[in-house]
Amino acid sequence: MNIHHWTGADRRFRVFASPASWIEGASVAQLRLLAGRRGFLSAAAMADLHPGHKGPVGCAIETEGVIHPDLVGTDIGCGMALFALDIEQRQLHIDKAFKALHGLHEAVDAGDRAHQAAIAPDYAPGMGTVGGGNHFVELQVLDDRADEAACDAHGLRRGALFLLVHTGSRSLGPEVLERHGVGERGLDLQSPEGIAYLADHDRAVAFAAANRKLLAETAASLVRGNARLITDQPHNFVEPRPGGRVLHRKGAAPADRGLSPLPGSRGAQSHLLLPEAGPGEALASLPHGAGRKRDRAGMSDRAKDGDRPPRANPLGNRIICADRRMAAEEAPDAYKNIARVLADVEEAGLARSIARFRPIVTFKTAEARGR
DNA sequence: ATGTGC
Repeated sequence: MNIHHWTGADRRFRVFASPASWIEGASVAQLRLLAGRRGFLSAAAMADLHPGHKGPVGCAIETEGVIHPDLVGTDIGCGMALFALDIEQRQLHIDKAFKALHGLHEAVDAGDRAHQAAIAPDYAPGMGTVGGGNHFVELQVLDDRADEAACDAHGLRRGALFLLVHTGSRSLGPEVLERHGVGERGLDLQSPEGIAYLADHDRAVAFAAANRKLLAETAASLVRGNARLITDQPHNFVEPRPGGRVLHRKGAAPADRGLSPLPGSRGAQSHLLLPEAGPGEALASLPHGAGRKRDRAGMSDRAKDGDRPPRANPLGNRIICADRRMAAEEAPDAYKNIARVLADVEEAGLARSIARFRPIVTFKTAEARGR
């Protein structure tokens, strides 16, 4: 099988992608630069690998006792949470749901603050907001059950509605990174600085998960339903591992915490992954989505030049995105083919899909801001 | 990514 490329003779970098997957050269170059980081042991990149601001996105990086906050980045705790609704697709009035979801942020503001405080004791500005970039709240329907028994075990019924929430710690993550320094030297895991970063980091991770929960519960109420958590997996975080090691995940979901959503939002289906044992070189990690194939600036320029005619979404879902620049930057064709990413995951034995979901309504922002 | 930069 011609997958699992090593990118160096020293075998400290492995890309879990087949030749059929588009991997930008710049992202592999960023990956290899990680070798110069203090304490670097190895890195595992997934098929959604793409270049990022400070380093590659779509990879896991293990060090010998050194935390690199700048590799985790600003959106500490960003992740994907999947919730089942107690509503069937045939019971849904799509036009009503589309209209109601426009008021998601207002509904959070109007919500019961005591309830919010119970969900998120560390209430902070930004709680209950989706944010920008590739963040979203998406109403989906389960349209294929690849593993009937696994779906039954988790109460995942065909034709039932779900909410997939992608957001993070909002202003808290950037604040934590700023407070603890962004130098490339990193922090020693056992040092007071390392311990202090981890404590603030863990709060941001918890805040982000609470944010996803609050958004899902509010969105559920807007469509007259209740949300039940299926799984919540962060993909920007760091964790101590046995033997004094430190595992960073930058746009990579954990493969050792149960079911993991693989989003293909807006123009593509999403999947629910059941992790498999997989090779140790994968650093217990999975892709966190399709991954960008075009950067944001390029997408924005194309839209301004007017050479990209608006395209209907292949799956016909409705999108709430009043910010035109965001809509251009996050257009479905800015992303890789999710089916190809899934194929790489399954061929490498990292995980398999147990269910597939089709988008119905995607909420990004109801506020017009972009050019 | 960011209670959004030049």
